[in-house]
Amino acid sequence: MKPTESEMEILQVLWKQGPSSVRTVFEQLDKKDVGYTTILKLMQIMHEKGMVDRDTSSKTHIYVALISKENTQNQFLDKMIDTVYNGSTARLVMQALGNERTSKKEIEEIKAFLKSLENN
Amino acid sequence: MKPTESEMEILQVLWKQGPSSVRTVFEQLDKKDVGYTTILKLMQIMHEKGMVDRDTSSKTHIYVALISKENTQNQFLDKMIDTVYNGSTARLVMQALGNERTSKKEIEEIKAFLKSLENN
DNA sequence: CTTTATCTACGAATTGTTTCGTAATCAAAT
DNA sequence: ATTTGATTACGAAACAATTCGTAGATAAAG
Repeated sequence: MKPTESEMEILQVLWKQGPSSVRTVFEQLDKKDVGYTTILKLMQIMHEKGMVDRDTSSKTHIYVALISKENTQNQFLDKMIDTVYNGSTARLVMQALGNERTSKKEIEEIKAFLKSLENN
Repeated sequence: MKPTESEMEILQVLWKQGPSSVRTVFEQLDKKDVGYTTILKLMQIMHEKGMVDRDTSSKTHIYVALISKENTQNQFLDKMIDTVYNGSTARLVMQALGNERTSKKEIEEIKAFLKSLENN
């Protein structure tokens, strides 16, 4: 089950912060152009879908991500490689590296990673 | 303006084949679980949105992509890096490379690409 | 105890996407 | 000319995602 765009933004906060109230998720989201109850509703829907669990023992419910960051990211990645890059991982990677956004430091990280791949 | 999932599938065909009729796009799409008029309608909407142009001089209209493959892919990539990878290109790339899907040949391509980046 | 603030629940409106049925048009074949 | 087949146009239904208003519950502050 693939999270929607908005759900993904909420998951990012939950993954980074750990268990959180709706309020703190709302505050982390710079997406302040939407109301509090919108985020609340979204998180309730995510609960219905089984993406998050929640502790309702106190008035303020605490939500926690049930799906893993790695799995979810991979899911998006695979879909993207298929529908946007026609199945070619290499093309995606090279276009990502061609981006101006990628710093020297990141390039070095990637090279190191490739070396470590070789050694296995 | 970001193409939807279905629009992306159609664009893939137009990019690969060049100018095409609705019929040939429909046939290329293994997405045969939807009807012909569905694809027709989607392509008409894409025309309204300005994603494609069309030649209506003969009965069978010929559609051509107006947005470039590179730009569109980059758009998706940027969005993905932001919403799924919290802005880190390196993490996306490393996860992509960690995939089993990536062949030795592709890895070599990427190494070569990194070298060519260095020389500029 | 009463007021105030915060929270949840829930329904409903809105918006966007996908789907297809039907009618009209056109061209080719009979 | 008439039929047949392929095409476009168009409206509308079905579905999904997003948004928010309002009501009711609960806790904290006065």
